Amino acid sequence: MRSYRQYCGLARALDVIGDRWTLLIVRELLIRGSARYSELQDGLPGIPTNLLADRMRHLQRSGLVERGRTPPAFRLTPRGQALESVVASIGRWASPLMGETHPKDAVRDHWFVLPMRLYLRDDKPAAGTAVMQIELPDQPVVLRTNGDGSVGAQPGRAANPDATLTGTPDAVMGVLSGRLTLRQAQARALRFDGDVSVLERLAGRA
Amino acid sequence: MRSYRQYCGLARALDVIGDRWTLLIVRELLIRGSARYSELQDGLPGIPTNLLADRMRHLQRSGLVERGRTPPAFRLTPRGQALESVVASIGRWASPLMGETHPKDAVRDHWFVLPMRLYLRDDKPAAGTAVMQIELPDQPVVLRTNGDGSVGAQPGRAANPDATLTGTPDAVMGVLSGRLTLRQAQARALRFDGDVSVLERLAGRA
DNA sequence: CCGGATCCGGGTTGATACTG
DNA sequence: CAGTATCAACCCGGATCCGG
Repeated sequence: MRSYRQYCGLARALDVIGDRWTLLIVRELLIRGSARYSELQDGLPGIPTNLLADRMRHLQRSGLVERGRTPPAFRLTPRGQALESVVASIGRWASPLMGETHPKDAVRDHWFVLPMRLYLRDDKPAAGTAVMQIELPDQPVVLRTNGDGSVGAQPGRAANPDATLTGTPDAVMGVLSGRLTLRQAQARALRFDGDVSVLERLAGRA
Repeated sequence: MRSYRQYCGLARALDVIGDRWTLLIVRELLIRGSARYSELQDGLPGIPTNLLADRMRHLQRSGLVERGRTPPAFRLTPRGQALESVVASIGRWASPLMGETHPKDAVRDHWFVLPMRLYLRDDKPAAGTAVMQIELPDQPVVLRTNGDGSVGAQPGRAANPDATLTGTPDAVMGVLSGRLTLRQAQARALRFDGDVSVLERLAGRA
């Protein structure tokens, strides 16, 4: 992208992250922590491979991304990680746009990790760490209380979760957000196993 | 812009605000409250007139902007106003990028209104409203304590300010941010008139 | 002067094919 | 697996033109 050449923070930021696809690549790395080229392609349906290569070069030159060897995976630098608050802010603004699901839109289960981080809260931060396993059709996700009232979410599987939630993204997000009761969601093929108090601790008001 | 066609908040937001120039237009309206077409052009050096017209149509169709008659000025809808937190978040991320001033970059005095809103804090919210007039070379700005610890900033002139700060953007921002002492800034042709306690109340730690 | 519309060259993007 | 190469379509930038 051409620079705006304006002495203005917003304009200078957009010189770095304003290119098409760039912030979506940051999203993928925020969710996954580390990702290989082919994983990025899978998480960015529609991106032309030449653009992905261009953007990764640009993000490295800009100091937002670094690449590891063995395995050859990309990950965010601290400067890139700092974009989490920007992505969260945009995500919050976007929530009214998520009401209707357009049938031609692509979906990836791991995309729901960011809304989980953004909207879930831990009601009992002093009660010790709680771990919930989420089993979406194509992607397991681990929720873990951070002890400060926030809830961590990342792709993967935990060893001994206190509870497990299995179902479609819609049913799982419905229960976690409080839009659906557990009973309503179970009517939509959602399954819950384990300690119900952990679910009550995390889900509800949102 | 083409839609990403992804069921993801970030992607849907970028479908609306991800086009080149769009967020900078929002910046102009956040600063000015209301602006005519030619004022937008002045605040967006380098924008082609056809793109500005395109973007304004798009912003209106998307419900972020509405236009008044008599005078024919644009202003943000509540939905557009809600982008202030997004712009603030990006601005905060961008602050490390503002260290060096590139000689070819355009500058407009009113652009400094957003960093003022973002970084200034009122040390004595209970002490009643304080008003400071800022006289930048090309643009007067009014600072006003909001009573909740935040400080409002907008282009314009106040009737009876408690204090007046006159100088270049660099000197004014230096004093307000605490990067320069009043004495150091006065050596850079900054002038201060009025109640010094008001300056101390707003400036300092940032 | 204000508020655009029109036109055109060049750069960016999107889609696909190909390669070490 | 991790890209490069190619090319058409589209978007952007710069200039000019136009109606009130």
